[in-house]
Amino acid sequence: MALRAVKPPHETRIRILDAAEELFMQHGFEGTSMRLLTGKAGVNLAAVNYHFGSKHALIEAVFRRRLDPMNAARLVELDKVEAECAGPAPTPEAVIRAFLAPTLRLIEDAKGGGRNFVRLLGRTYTEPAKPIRQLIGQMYAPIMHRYKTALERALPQMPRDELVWRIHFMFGTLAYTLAATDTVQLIAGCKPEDRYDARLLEQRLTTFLTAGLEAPLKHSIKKAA
Amino acid sequence: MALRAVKPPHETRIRILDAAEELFMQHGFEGTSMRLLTGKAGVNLAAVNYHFGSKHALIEAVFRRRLDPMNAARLVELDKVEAECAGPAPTPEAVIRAFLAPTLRLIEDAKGGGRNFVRLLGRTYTEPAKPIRQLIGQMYAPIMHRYKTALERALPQMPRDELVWRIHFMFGTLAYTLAATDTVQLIAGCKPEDRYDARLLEQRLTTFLTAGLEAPLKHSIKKAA
DNA sequence: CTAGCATTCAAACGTTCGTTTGAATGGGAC
DNA sequence: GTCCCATTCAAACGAACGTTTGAATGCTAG
Repeated sequence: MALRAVKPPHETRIRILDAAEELFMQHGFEGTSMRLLTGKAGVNLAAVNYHFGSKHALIEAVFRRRLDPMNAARLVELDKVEAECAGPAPTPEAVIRAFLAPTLRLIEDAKGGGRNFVRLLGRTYTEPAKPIRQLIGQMYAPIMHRYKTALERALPQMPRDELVWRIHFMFGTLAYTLAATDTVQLIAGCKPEDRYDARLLEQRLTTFLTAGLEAPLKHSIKKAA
Repeated sequence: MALRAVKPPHETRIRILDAAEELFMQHGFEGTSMRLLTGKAGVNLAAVNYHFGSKHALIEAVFRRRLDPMNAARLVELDKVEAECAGPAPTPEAVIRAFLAPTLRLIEDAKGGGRNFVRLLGRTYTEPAKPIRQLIGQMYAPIMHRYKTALERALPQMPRDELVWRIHFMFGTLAYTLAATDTVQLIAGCKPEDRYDARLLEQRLTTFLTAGLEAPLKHSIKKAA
């Protein structure tokens, strides 16, 4: 505190956002009280309502700070992949890597709150509260459409409804992998350092998801009710 | 109400459990107040504390009622598969089907609360509150070990740490598929009746997960840090 | 009919929640 | 110095929370 040269532009806002990111991840939205949050941030209790307006607006701000840049990066990655590809469309694996990369880059941001945010995000996909799910949904809507059409072109022989489900499965695998902390250690003793080696995780996820997305259809599907 | 012949053994308990199953699924644990819960169940506010002791004990009871039979059924299914298989070990697909079957059977239980419970369960895998995750974790521990060894025998060439991760991915896909309600409709207009056709869902999940679990390793994994 | 017991009930308990208030603070413009 | 405005602060607000209490209820056994 001795050598503070310039005053940061919105230090209080940032301290609140950082504390919220960590506490929402640890205890959920309803489980995190404003008193606990402002205490951890080292700011006054009224600061959240002064700077953000309400608790719900703070939640929204927490997501906007990270999610908007992340999804913008996803579009950039997809542009890059589509520009570089040799054939008429990029491979499924290339599209998957483009989708995963921005998220995994956040994981590597250890001292920044990126890792906290990613775990929070994974949890929020299945958040019970409807307004929060709607918020996430509308933030994802634009990239959802682009990646869906990219995968349709990458897998032209795949029926549309089957592809929709496989994208859904892909989302689930990613969300759960980011959110869950205990289950891997439950299945087998797994070193925490290993958990978030982003390179290794990217390779494992890509292999698993590509194989699942490209899996050939069984005939028995057609005889559905 | 006119023709009630015999009095059910613990009607109030059951009404509470059913209401809790639905409301916990809709609003989460902290988002469901005792007043809302007892109101929906049509019982007195004090009934929960009288019959279960506390809100947390009610949560535990909600899971025990369904999860213990479900995981017992998973062991039976695995026994059956291992007894019937021709070779030294069942195929990965057979093991996966044994794992999925009890869950998907619950989904088909429409008028019973099975469908509500399954969605609740999917959400709870990523529940922020630690005691609840521990509860789920200890309920899963016994079947986890059996299925892990079954898959190790089904995929003897797969490195152990890689397999642990793929089981983790498998869990994630299932949990998210059960929990998420909006995302599929976000990706593409998807009829709700189609969502829970358990047969179709089982086929799609099995195809996706089997391909992911059996995916060949890439060499580049070995050069990890 | 009566005594006993499990259950139900309305009311209240103390605590914690998100939010609001109005005064205090402190740095820049004139 | 003096005003101004953004920000911080301690204190309090009413509402909602999980839980407890003690009386009322209704069935069952003797």
